[in-house]
Amino acid sequence: MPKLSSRYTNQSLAETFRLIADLLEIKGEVIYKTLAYRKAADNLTDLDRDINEVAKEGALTDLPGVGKAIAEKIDELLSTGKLKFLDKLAEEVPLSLADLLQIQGLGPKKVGLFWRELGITTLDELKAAAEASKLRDLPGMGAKSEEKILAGIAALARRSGRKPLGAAWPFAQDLLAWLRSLPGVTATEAAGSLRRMKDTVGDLDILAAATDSEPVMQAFVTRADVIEIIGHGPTKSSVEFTNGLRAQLWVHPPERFGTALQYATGSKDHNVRLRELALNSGYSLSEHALKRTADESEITCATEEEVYQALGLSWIPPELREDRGEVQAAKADALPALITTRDRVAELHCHSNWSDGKASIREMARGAAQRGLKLIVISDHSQSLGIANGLTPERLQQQRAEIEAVQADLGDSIRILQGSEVEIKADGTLDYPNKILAELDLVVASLHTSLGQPRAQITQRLINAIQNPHVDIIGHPTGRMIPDREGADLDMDAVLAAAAESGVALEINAHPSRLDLKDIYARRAAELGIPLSINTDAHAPQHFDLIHFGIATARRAWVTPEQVINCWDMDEILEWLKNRG
DNA sequence: GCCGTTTTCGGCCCGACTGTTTTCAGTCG
Repeated sequence: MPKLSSRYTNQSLAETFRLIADLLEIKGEVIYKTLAYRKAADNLTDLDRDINEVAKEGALTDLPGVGKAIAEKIDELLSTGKLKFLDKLAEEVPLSLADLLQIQGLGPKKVGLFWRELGITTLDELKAAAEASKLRDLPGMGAKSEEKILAGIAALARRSGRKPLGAAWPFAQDLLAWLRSLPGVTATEAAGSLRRMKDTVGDLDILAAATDSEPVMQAFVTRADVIEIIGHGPTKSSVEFTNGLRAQLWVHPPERFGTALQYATGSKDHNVRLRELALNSGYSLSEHALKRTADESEITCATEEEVYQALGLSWIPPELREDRGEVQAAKADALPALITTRDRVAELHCHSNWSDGKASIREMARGAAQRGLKLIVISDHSQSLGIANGLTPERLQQQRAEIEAVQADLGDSIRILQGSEVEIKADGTLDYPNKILAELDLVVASLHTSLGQPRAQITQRLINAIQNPHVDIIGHPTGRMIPDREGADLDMDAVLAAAAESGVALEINAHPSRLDLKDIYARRAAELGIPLSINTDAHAPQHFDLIHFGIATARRAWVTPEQVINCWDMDEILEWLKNRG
């Protein structure tokens, strides 16, 4: 439910438009009108600028999917906090009906039917009606549909929306390995938002290639950890697992795996763009094949490369497939040479057991060296973060001695620097005096507390840190936690402008519960020439392996290795630090 | 409701699966 309060954000506007779309759909409005509202909502979600700023410039209709009607509604919401159109709509269609659409298998037609025929407007009323067998007599309904609705209500209580990528990824890898071991399976691949490495994923989309799909599907739906079979057919099945994750499996013949994978990877918008291009080139593109429109003859593609090549494009990395200019770039042969995990040679933000880490400096340094890193910065918490055993200036001195001892011991295998993750305190000052900051090899400044401060205040607080010449990196800039907490209400335009001017680096924190900066902001930062730093924030050596998620976020931001400090030669990194003072 | 290098009007993806039908509507991705 959207808030009707004084200040609207991109997210709350998007929610409002999604609600409008749901209500219009239940009302029975032409489908393309509801699609237009959803499209506008999606674009607002992905917008890398504050909608309030765009509105001030009078540039709302420049946004994709925003025309005259929606621009007027945005303006009205931003200036009055209300929307007459929505108030009127809510009089016709109860707002609570939108909640019912969350139930798997229940769409606007059925919700509208229950409402008109039985006056059902809430989840509780629907549950009661299903339990009293009152739904089965309605047209198109039966006992089985009633059961499905009750199961859907129970499932809704079990699970809460999208899962963090970090939770879905390991399970998906297990699932893929298991599928690969089945007889007759010649290839498997993750698809959907999982393959595009979005920070959260809905259901897992999994693809397998096999000539005979039936045994693969049978094995899939009868896996020991499946608690519910949602669908089961020869090309597509979907299940829910005991861990609360849901997965959808497509099985296609090997010679059609390329089109199938391309289709299932999405995004929807990317695919629309691609099909458009296909039509202009005399093809229609489906998950089964490319078809020449002239004579309906098929071109099957075993690989994605063949699909893109047939359309005159170079292969587009999945992380870019969001319809953010990648198709045009591929057409012009101007796709960026994206960063990969192999490019990373330094970790500039991690913790030891001197603060809240689980491992000693020696264990951290060894773990880093084993993973091929050349440089590691131990950046434990500063004194005011008591809960994390932050270091006093005295303990900082003692830690310096230990770092030097470990360095002497480990020799050339890895370079160890002393840094600190310094609190940006609620009053906007840093947690150590400048004299101490100057003695550290590297300073990461981060927000951890008072994240709910008003926009102007917290923005200025962060800018103070950005402008301190001793600060080298701003750690996890917005402080968001996936999926529970949105980041601080920062004026990102101001933050990025300040960073561009000061030369400070902004972090892409690789921990899957952070991924902060997120892709759209990281992309803008990179475009502004702001150096990026991708760090795992490791609290134990095995956390260094989480770099994968940070790199993926950078790839979604079109980032190349030159734009990321952690990929530079050691001499370049040391030189950069020296010049920052 | 949005959009436009064939269009300012007429499109906007469509195939798979389920449960209810006895040939199809609704939902999903």
